[in-house]
Amino acid sequence: MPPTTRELLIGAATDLLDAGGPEAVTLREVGRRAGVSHNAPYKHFASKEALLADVAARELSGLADTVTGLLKDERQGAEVLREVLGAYAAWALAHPARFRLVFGRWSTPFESLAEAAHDARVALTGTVRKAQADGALPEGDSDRLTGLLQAVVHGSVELALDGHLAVGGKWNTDPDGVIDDLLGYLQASVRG
Amino acid sequence: MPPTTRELLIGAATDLLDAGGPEAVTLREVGRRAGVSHNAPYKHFASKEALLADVAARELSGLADTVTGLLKDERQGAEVLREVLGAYAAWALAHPARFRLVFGRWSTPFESLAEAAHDARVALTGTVRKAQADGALPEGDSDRLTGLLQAVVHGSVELALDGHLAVGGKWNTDPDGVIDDLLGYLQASVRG
DNA sequence: TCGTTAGGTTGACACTGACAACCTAACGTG
DNA sequence: CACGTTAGGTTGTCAGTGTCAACCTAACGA
Repeated sequence: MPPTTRELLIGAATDLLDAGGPEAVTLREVGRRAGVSHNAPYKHFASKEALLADVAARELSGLADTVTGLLKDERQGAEVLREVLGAYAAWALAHPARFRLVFGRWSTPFESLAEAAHDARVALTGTVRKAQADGALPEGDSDRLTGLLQAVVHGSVELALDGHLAVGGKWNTDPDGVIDDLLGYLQASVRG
Repeated sequence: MPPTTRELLIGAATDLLDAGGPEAVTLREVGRRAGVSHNAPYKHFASKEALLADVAARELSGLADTVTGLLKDERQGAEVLREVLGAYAAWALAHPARFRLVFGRWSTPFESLAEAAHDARVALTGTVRKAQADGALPEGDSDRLTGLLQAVVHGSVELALDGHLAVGGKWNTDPDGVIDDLLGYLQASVRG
């Protein structure tokens, strides 16, 4: 089955986003790359933002799938958690523009994006619960704890993308280091 | 002394940013509000981005001043640290667009912005060192630890602005809660 | 006295997101 | 089978944008 025009449009938008950031994504260039006219995108998306929302949703559900897959592993909770958080950070660092798009400012709630965000959240909370059950994380409200962990990954990535957070740089650490440090402190507080 | 045109332009840009986000800031409207023509901004700034960089720099050095002021307090390190991190989060939550502008994507390094970022970083590290000296934080590389703390504040604010992080919401916590939790875990790992 | 210049103006340009009107091939149904 | 409906495409147009170019003018230092 050849790709639908809609898929071609989403793909072209993603390529442009990766290559030149959000301001490089113009509906006209997206149409050109998909081999259609400058107005064809409006037959598939209500606005430029709606197209970008679908790009973001596709990206986020890919991440959710990755996490869900890792969660089914037989390994220890601590190990899986470390890998999940690392995968989150690695994805964001590999695709900065996509990451910033997903967590950027939306003028309106988009259903597809909200759905993907929900899936990702469920998978992440599941990972945290498993780690708690294995004694790798402190007990207590797993939602709160997940919030803390996501905040740390999210923030460290953002700072790294700004150039603030890099080994040998200003803070002499990077997202992986920050994650390791946090997990270490959390484990120490379990034992203490 | 009446405000210079340059100051009027920066003020108008800040107002527009607060009111309608980054896409609401147009050089033409900025000029209009400052009482000058649509091209006058180019006599003061090389580009739209350069104007925004000055807005961001002004904002960030305000934050750095606040932190530096708090740092001179006579109070305990733990208390000062908590207040500094809280002030960071409160500023970001009160002015989401400014926060995202400051830590957004810049196509070029801007000197004024880099300077302000340096000041803020120095002040933040000083706060962490003071708290370490008072035994409120684990010992060790204070730069790394500062990175972790800034990441957590930064990330929790970003998630909160997305609507993901709110009391009663999905993670059932907010930036203040996340900060409190982290500081609690860190203190527990000191004692342990 | 008179170049220089800082700070302002108007006018233009290409490009953007969005809208309107139109075309056409495919399809379900009487 | 004829035929309204519609999904998916087209071209043309519009106001608004950032930016460049040319021009003006008042203040100032030599």
